[in-house]
Amino acid sequence: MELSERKLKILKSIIDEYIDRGEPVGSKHLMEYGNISLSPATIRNEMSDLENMGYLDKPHASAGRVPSGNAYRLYVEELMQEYKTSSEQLDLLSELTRFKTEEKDKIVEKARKIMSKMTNYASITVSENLPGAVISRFETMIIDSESMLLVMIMPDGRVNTKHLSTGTALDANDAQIIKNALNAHLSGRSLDDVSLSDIMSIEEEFGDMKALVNPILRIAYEAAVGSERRSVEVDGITNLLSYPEFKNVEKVKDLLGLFEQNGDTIKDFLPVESDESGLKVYIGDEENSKLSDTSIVFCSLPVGNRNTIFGILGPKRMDYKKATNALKRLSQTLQSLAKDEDAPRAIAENSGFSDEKDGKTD
Amino acid sequence: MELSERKLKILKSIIDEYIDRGEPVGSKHLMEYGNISLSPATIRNEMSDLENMGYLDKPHASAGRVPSGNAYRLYVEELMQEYKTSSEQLDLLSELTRFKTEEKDKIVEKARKIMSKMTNYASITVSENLPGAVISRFETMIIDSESMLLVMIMPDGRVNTKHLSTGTALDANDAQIIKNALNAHLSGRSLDDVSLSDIMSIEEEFGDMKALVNPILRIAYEAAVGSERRSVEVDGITNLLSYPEFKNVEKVKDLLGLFEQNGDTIKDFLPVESDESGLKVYIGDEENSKLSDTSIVFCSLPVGNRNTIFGILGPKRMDYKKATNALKRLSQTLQSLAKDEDAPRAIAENSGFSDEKDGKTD
DNA sequence: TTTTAGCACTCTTTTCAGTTGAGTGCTAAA
DNA sequence: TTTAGCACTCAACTGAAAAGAGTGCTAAAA
Repeated sequence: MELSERKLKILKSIIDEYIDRGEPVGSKHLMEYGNISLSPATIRNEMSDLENMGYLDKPHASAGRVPSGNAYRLYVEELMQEYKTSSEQLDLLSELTRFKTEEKDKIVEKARKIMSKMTNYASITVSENLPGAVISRFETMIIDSESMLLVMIMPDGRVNTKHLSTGTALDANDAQIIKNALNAHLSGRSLDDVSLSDIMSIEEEFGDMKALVNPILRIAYEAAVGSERRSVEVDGITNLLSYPEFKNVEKVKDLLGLFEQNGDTIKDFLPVESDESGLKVYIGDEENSKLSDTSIVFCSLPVGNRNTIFGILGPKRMDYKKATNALKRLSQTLQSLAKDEDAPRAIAENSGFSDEKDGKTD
Repeated sequence: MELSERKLKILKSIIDEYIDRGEPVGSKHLMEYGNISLSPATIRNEMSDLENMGYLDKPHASAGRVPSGNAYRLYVEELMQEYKTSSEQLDLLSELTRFKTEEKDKIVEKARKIMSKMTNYASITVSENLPGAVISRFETMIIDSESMLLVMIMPDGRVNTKHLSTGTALDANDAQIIKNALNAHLSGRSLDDVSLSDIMSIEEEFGDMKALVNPILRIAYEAAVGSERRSVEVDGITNLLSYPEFKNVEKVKDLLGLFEQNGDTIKDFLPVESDESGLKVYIGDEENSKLSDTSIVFCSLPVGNRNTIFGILGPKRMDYKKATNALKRLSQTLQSLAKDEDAPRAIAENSGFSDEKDGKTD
């Protein structure tokens, strides 16, 4: 059977209505509120066809229809309209721009919070070291007689600092020696192929300073590649609690449970090649009970020396146009921040994106 | 009426049972499982007395009894037994010790996560600048041609770093000038009395460098006292979702809502003088509907140049002995970390605390 | 005087049978 | 091809009845 113009219109109306109200959509309701000028009976016939074609489901015989996974997929890819970015949302994005000059490390965190605020859904970020990231050099700075600051610098100017206490006296000379040793062995190396044993082999160069140098090297290793190889963070769970889909606490628990581990589970649902930057949409899938009623709009971007997946997480009937728009805007903002490092105050909303939608809708 | 030995025993049994099962405790149940060798009728008489004395409540006529706020208070202060720290809990604490040499800034975060894991409740930390905290000095480090690292050092050795991009060329000389200006005006000053206009007045010293120096000064201000004047963080909300008290999503929302603002609301419930270090217990209070079914065990400790409230947050019928024990251990561990800065590997469980319970129970 | 058995009473929770109402599918007429 | 009409389905609601857990009181037992 063909998906006629009329069928598409009806399907889109059903999805819009369902996203809006969260309750199965009936033929009569669609006629009244869905802007379809056909009798309920005709609509019913079309709905029945759409059900047979796999685009609609029926919770039970006397309920209305609910969009299927396929329907959402079609909706996201072809049916949905543009979303007009609101001025509140633009304000949020410009907060991110303002962040530029501050600590780069916090950009991901800030972006995550902005995603939640822009959409009223939850947000997730998954950061991992970029496969090819290279260490540019190390610097040290004496803080006091027993501690120093170790700074690892990446070619893109991103820095990683660790403040470490040695427990033994430390002078500028020691710091210099350590810095030189680290630079001699590690600068130019890729983060991926620095191993702990690698680092420990540096220790051998130090005769009577071994005891001093050992903990420092361990921490240098941490700074370079260590515990934060992958970090998964979630924000805005509160937002989800407002949706009836999550009124059952078990669902929320299941969902949160997915993020508590090292992120392997959630990465399975966010399939991205490290070099592609487009938006993707994961649509809740019955086969994975824990995410069966959850959708995730996500994309992947390099931020500093790490690759980060940004995701917006909502019920399956989430407002996809709002979510995809928000993420697209965010990603543009982040990219322009990364690119125009020398144009300090480029604000997202008027910097001529190649996004043809803006002209029409803003 | 007197609180006889027998009444106390019955009251304690009721509280223990209620904490354990979460359901009103009846006279017959208490006889069978509460280790009371009296007939239900006798127990009923005592319960009736305890109700009149304000220690027990009745949800309705044909339900069992539930402890009142007064009862929990008495329980926490006099009735409850010692809790034996488990080996898993000790392991968690030792993770904190291992953190010592790493970034001090992350100790609070780590401690918060440990509180959740030790108790299976939620945890909260509220950090604020210590009233008297003083800036020791500033340092700068050139990262690349357009960015530098600004480091603020406190007398206790704690550091605060900001990586800032200027958007204009920057050399070691500029960095030196900025550093000197900041040190001349701000070192020795208390964080409290540094104001933005204060900082901006420094700008006047710079003639043609004004434009360069302005954003840097703003960020220096941020680094010193800015946005992080108070930070409120919560962890382990998932844990709470397992308790029937929080099966109603509205309750969870209410609770989370308390932390989303700047923390003023939650600070009202955590009354601590900045210089006292003992444990306190907030016991859910009917008058504050949002916290009516929530208790918080908390204490306040200086960590670096900030004062931090550590709290364990659970249902009103939380396992107070477990929670108070966990927090006590944690606070001891943190204090010993702060004190024995020069004894690198002091592990909590065998370093001779002045806590008489350890001998008996571990 | 204290403890306990017995029993009527209270109030929530569960169960079950109607009843309602939204929505469907099918048929036949427009 | 569209639509009106109608029988049918099924979740959701309603209200009454039954069950169950626990109490308070009284009077007997210890």
